[in-house]
Amino acid sequence: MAKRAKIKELLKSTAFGTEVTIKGWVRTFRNSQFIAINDGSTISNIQVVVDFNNTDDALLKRITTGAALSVTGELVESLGKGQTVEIKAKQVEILGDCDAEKFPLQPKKHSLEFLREIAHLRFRTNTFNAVFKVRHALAFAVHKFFNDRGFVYMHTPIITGSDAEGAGEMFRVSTLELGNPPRTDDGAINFKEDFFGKETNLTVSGQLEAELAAMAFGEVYTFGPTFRAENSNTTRHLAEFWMIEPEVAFNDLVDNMDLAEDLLKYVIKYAMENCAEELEFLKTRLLEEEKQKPQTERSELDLLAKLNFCLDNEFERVTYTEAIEILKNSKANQKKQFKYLIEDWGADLQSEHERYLVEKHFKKPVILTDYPKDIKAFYMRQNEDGKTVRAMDILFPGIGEIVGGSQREERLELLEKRMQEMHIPAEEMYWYLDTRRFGSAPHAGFGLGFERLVLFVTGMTNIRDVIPFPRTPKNAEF
RNA sequence: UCCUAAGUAGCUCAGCUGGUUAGAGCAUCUGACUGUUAAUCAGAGGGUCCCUGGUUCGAGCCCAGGCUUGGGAGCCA
Repeated sequence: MAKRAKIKELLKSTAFGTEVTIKGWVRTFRNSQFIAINDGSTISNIQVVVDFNNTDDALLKRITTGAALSVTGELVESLGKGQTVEIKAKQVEILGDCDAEKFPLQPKKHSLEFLREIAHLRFRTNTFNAVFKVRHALAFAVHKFFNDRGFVYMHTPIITGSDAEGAGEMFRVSTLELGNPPRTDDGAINFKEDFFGKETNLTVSGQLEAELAAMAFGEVYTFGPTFRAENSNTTRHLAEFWMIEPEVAFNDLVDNMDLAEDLLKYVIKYAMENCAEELEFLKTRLLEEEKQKPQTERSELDLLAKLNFCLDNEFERVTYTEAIEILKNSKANQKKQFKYLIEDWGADLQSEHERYLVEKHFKKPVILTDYPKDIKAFYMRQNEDGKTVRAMDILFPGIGEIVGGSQREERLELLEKRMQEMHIPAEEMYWYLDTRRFGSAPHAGFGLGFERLVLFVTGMTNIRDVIPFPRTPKNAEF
């Protein structure tokens, strides 16, 4: 038997008359005659034509949606209309049966909610084939972008002993017996007897460790899983997600913004060039979905137009203070359409405000900078005004914050003072502060939420549909 | 965690003012047909009406509590 050919290649082939073998899964079987087979190499199926008059009835019955097949036959020009190429089957072998009464995927449209419940099977749908191909392309592009620019990929620890990262609630890592942990004399749990001899958690960020490496390699990035034990139930939060965190020595906030904008544009462009077929499918899917919505809620641009628009335009860069002025003077604020009205400088922006800036006012990605220090993390570089820090958030339409970063505070005294004010235990963080003690240098970095990027590029609207097996409150299935 | 909507056949949904045997489309099965594109046509099977309790002569429908899911908010990437 011939070597297995990929359907993706055969669909482009004109080598009519040659014998080929394909292996894949049945999508539909029409008319006891036409099998649509998909092998995952492309979103498209190839049509296999069976001569049902000369094929065993028992075999025909086993060709059901979902069954795994090996087909050998002649590649021919299609007589039918929907395709140019098809395979005239000589031999059909059932590799794995699929009980049609029990298999949940039917040749029809399923809701994303239902598919989420069968996440182990949803890979076999066109939508998820496209989504995870795009996800792969974006991940590859991230590595290519940084590698081409001389960045070093750092693997920062997943298990962390520091609880001072301040980025949210953490998942405890322990081998102690839950019901009967060892205790100290005063009754507290004795973590000295735990596996690591101290309290440990899953990481909420690789940033602090990345900063250490940046102080030697100059340019580093991390790309790994990140964990937040927040009880967040939204379309853009996960308890386990992937984050990209570059950190660059000698960069200031403007360099940082340039890097983030270059990265985003590069990976989007890469996906468009390498996943044209998938994105075209997702564009159509989105248009179909939006037909259900009222006119006013539909997007002005289709998926591809939106991505192109993002590539063709500079991200709008405004300071927090300017943003507050825009919001304060907005019709929405004056007509009291915001749930939270903008009155004073210093308040954190609600998502309705971010959406207004991105979707109504600027109508493109926005980089907000120089936030009040009181609503930002301790490690951000303090501005001369004494009120703001060199922070930057990149806001994307439909997604909200996709990047959060800053120029870091490299001045030891100022950093220590800020840690004291914010009750960060400096002693435990000696290793972090050492970078400021020994050859400190200006540096900057940011965190890019990978799933949020995939959301934006695929046009999907729920983050649970862009990661294979989402972990969210009350759900760790599969 | 808060606000809000929902949970009825494998899937998507309908189910009137509380009233007899809970319906439709698709899927599945059986048969017919055979160049179909989620094939078509005919027929059949398929229900813990989310769970627990309550009100009532009677609950899919009303009430209370719980669970799960969608959407929004907060936290953030």
